[in-house]
Amino acid sequence: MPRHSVQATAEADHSFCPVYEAINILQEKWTLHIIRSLLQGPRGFNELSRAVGGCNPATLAQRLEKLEQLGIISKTIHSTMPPRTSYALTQAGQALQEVIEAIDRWSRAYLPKPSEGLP
Amino acid sequence: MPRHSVQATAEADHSFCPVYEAINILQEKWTLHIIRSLLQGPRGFNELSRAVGGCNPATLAQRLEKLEQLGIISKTIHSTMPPRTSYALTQAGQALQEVIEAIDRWSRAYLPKPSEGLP
DNA sequence: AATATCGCTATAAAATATGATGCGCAAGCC
DNA sequence: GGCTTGCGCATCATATTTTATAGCGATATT
Repeated sequence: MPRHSVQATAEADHSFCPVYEAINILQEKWTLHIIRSLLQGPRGFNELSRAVGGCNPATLAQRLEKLEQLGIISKTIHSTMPPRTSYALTQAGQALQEVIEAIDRWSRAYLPKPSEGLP
Repeated sequence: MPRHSVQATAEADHSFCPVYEAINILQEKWTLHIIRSLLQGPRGFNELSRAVGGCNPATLAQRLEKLEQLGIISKTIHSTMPPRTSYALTQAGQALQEVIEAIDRWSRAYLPKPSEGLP
């Protein structure tokens, strides 16, 4: 039996497939950007917002909440009244670095550069 | 002809970052599912639709067109009038297997099981 | 001949993302 | 003291996506 081969039968066999689930999580808009930013260290809300570049607060808040529920990031409140928070990756979140790195390698190898790219 | 451009209207330094681009491509809904299905071999439109599970034809067609433009998949038309087509991964597409495998490993290691999962 | 399948497109509605604005409050500065 | 800035979001109206549903021409199956 191959140790890690991506396997799924052809016809809708999504009874429970971890990969399928994972893809559903990671494909949500901004999620991967958020994780990539947090791989460089914990950040506050607005800081994160600037780092991911262009995500509006509502969406960002929603993503962060969901990722927290999933145990991928953790939220730490440092002070209640001058609201100071920081978001960081949990162990599960850190593990996603492999995914980001795979994307990184792929992008450098196969992504058309803008200079010679599309019309 | 839908021309999709990523918004780089950020204060952040996303001048041109391949990873950022790649994430923007891969995070579109169904894209990773499509690629994962095609990793098992070429498929026709409806076949793919069933394999992906739940993507409607309009979205699927749009994704496929975009992925073709990006050089990730290739479309082969076998006969014009009883329309018979098949979609397959190009070399760039095949290379995404690494990404899928990374997601696969991560999901098995860190994804909460459904028995103890969501409300 | 009736029906099913194939690869898609058209249409409208539903879901989601977005931008703008604003809140309370601490800290910096003048 | 008064003024502004920045923080972490909530709210709301609007843009953008995604979805459901229906359907086409044409062969294949019953």
